[in-house]
Amino acid sequence: MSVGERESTHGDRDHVQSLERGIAVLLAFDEEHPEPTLAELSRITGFSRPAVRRFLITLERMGYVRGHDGRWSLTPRVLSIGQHYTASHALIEVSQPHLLRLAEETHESASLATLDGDDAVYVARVPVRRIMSINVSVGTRVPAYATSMGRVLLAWAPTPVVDSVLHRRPLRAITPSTVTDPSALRAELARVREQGWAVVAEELEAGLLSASAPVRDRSGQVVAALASSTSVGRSSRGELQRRVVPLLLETAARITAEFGGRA
Amino acid sequence: MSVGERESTHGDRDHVQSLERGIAVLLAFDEEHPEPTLAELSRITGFSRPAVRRFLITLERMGYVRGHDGRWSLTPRVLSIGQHYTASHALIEVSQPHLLRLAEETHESASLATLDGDDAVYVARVPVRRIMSINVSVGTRVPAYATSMGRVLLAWAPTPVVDSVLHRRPLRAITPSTVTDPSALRAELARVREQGWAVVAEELEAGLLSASAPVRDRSGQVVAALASSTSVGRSSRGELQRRVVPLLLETAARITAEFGGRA
DNA sequence: GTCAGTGTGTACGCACAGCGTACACCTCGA
DNA sequence: TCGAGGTGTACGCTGTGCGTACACACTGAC
Repeated sequence: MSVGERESTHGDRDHVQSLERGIAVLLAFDEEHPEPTLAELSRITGFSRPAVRRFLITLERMGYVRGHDGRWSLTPRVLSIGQHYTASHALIEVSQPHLLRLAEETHESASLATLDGDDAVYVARVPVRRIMSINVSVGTRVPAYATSMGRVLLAWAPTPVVDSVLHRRPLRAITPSTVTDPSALRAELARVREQGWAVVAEELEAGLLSASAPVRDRSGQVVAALASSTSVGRSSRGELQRRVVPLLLETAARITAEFGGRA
Repeated sequence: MSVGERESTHGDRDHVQSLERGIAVLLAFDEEHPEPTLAELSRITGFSRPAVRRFLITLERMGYVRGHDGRWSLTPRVLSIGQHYTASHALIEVSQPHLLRLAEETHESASLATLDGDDAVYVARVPVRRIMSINVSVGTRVPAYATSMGRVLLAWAPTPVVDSVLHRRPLRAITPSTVTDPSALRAELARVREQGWAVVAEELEAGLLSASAPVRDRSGQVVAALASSTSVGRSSRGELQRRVVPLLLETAARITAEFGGRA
């Protein structure tokens, strides 16, 4: 036994190298490397070429990857992995029709997000119009501290979670309006908790407006944030507050009721 | 060397057991087992409990899984795996605004799908209304032979692919209207190829109507199918043909032009 | 109280899975 | 013809990953 301190919960013996490496190979496919060659993947991941080849062949047999004259690419089966997350979280399926209705009523994109680490992650979404410069889809991550959904999720999160998000690293001013001061954010979170909803204007991206309300499980714990997003051209902070927030609260309450009932 | 014939392309030596097993553990989470216990996962997968535990700890370290007093669950990070498919296929990002526009013009859900094995897989989607009994999302698979998207994809697919889809197993009549006779389907595919689009009525689900058109890459190969779906209550085969098909063809052409230009 | 049936963690030793090195080959462009 | 890219695969060693076995905690039945 080495003298080194145990950093993590579990010993190194419980780590399965091949699994981690294999997934790393899968994740090496991205925008910059949509159809990499074997050697390219070897360079990206840092694993030997034979090793990468073994992983690729395994993934190919499982249907996640396809090899075509020296180039490899992901198959749509990769998308089915995410389906298992969706399928195992009843809340998401329950929310879908409510998101559709909200989007129809507001003529704006409706989203549901969950907290994961420092980020709010979109887990369901009905897009109506392109509002952000990036293409938002299910799985997209946005920093919690600078979004209405994140604020809602943090407002009711346990203290250690909030602490870690606000203090682990210095918060970056994504736009000139982004609130980055931890104590100012804490005050804002308190306000959100008190009023029961959040509105954030242009803190993630110029021109972007969004409002959010909490969705709870049967025990009353906040498990997700419902949001409606628009742009300064189409709406304003005041109008969001007047027209959208009530709809959000209603919709969130309906989801909460239905989800609490079935969970 | 055994006398047994080599069935697959690659030898067994090139198979990485731990990767396949680890992913199997990840996939063991589903609707029926949203928060399984370690022992439960061991039973589902058939792997020994210590083995499953090692995989879980590895996955937990990677952020895909979370353990909470004896129960395990998937984290939203699982969704990010699918993002790599989306990111590595420029067509999908290119299509998004066109899908939005199509959905707005038709007031119906717009979808983009790709062929994978026997299925059409939704790779991008703008939902407007719940039309199917199942919740359709990105990653959802539907049998190619019984859907307009699948028909389009098969109409321009290489012969061996068509053969395998139509003849590997007897085609099931999903609804009373489903065409299951291979030669009738071949004739239908020829018709689709000739007219340049497909309309399918109530072959996948009663009351479900959909129209589809091909999207091509710069080499002219059909790489995806664009579709608009509605229900018999809101439209008819004739109306689809008259009003929706022209819009589909226009939109598909626009996507093809933009995608061909940038790829 | 005790027993059976859940569940959990972990120690340990063996086997072979997975590793990288090394070599052979192909294709392209200079 | 050479070098620089790519590919596949043989092979032997290492140590990863395997399952068995044991210890323990909690629950409900009787």
